[in-house]
Amino acid sequence: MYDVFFKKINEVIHLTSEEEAIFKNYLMPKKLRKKQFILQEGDICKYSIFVEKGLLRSYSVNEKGNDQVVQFALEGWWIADLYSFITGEPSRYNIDALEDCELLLINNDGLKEVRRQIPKFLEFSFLQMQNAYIALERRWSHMVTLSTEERYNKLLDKYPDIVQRVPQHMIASYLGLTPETLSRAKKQITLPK
Amino acid sequence: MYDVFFKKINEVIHLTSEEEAIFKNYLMPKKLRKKQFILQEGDICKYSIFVEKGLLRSYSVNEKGNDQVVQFALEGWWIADLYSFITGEPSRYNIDALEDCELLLINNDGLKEVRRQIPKFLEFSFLQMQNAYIALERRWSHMVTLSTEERYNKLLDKYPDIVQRVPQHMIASYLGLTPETLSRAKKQITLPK
DNA sequence: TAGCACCATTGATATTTATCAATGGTATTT
DNA sequence: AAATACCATTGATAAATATCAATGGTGCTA
Repeated sequence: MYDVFFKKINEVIHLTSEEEAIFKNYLMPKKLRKKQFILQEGDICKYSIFVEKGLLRSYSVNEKGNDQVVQFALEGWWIADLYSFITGEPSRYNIDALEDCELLLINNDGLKEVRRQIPKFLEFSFLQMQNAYIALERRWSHMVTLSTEERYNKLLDKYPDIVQRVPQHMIASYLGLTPETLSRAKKQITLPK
Repeated sequence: MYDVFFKKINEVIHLTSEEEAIFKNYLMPKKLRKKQFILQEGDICKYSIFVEKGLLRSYSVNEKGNDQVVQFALEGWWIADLYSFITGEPSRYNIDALEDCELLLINNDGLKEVRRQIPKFLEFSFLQMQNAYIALERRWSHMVTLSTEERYNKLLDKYPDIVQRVPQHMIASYLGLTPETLSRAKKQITLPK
C-alpha cells in the first residue's frame, strides 16, 4: 500500500523506519474506481494525491463544454490543484480516475507537520517542486516551439505508458489539439512523404 | 543596492542583520546596460539573477530565427534558466536587458550554502518555488483557455508595467502571437462591434 | 446475442493565425 | 539636423487548425 510512495521518496532522501511511521500517520489510503472523481470543479482541493497504482487526469471544462486535460498522473506521481490546495479557493479543475486506482491522500496541515517533524522532507519538497517547475517550463517550451507531430512524438517518446493507456482524444486535449487534428497528424508521421 | 532584495525576502521570512550579512557574502552585484546579455544560448547558466532595478527578458530563438519570449523580470523578480542552472547543461535561452539594470547574482553553491546556514531560507525557497509553479500553471491555463484578446487583457490587468515598458512585438511573442496578430487583436478590443 | 456507449477516422468547410510586403511614425545615433 | 534603426499598423494571401457531419469499429452491458 505504501511501497511506491516510500520508494519514490527514498530515491532522494533517506527516511528511517521511525520517520516512515510518522509519515504514515498523515497519509490516508483511498481506492478509486475508474470514472470516479476525487476532485470536482467548485470543490476545494483538500488533498495532495499520490498515485500508488492506476492512472488519473486533471482537466477543466471550457465555456464550450469541452474538456481540457491539464495533467495525467501515473504510479509514483502526485496530482492536485495546487492553487486551490494552498489558497483554499474553490478549484476550477476536475480530477478523475482513468483506471481503478490506489491512492494516498495527505492534506496541507499534514504536509506542513511532516516537513516540521522531518526537516529532510522540506528539502525533498523543495527539490520536488523545483523539478516540477522545470518540467512544466520544458513542456511550455515544447508547446510553443514544436509542431503538432513533434509534440506527439515527444510525448510518445517520454511517456509511452500514457499514450498507451489513455484514449486518444484525451491525449489530443493534453496537447492542445482537437481529436481530429491529432488523428490527421498521426497519419503524417506514419506515412511520411 | 540590496534594498529590494531583502525587502522581498523579509515579506516571507525574517532575517536578522547577521543573517543578511551572511547572505551578502554570496551575492554578486552587477550592472547591466540595455541590450547587454547576461546569458546566451550555449552558455551554462551559472547564476540565478535577482533584479534590483530594471527589466530583463529570457527568450529562445526558433529554427526560423524568430525570438520566443519566455519570461520578463521586473524589479523584485528572479530570472534564470533553472534547468541549466541545476543540471549544468548548456542553456537554450538568452537573457538580456531591456533597460539598464542593477542585478544581484548568486550561484548554485552559494544558494545551497545559504540554505544550509539559514534553514529559514530553505523554507523560503520552497514557498517561492511553489508560487512560481502555481503562477506558471495559471499562465498555462490562460494560454489554452483564453482567446488572444483575453490573454492580452489579462497581462495588461496583472502586469501593466510590463506592457508599458516592453515593445509590443515582445509582448506578442510572450503571448504566443505574431506582432501583426496582436496589433489586430488590440483593435478588436478598443473598437468593439 | 442485441443494443448501446465510446471512440478513431475521414471528408468538407469555416475560422483563426501566420506570412509576406509596404508604409509611416518615433526614437536614437552620428 | 540628418540618417538610421526600430517599431506598429495595415492589406493581401497562405497555411494550420477547428468545426460539423457521417461512418465503422470495439467492447461493455442488459
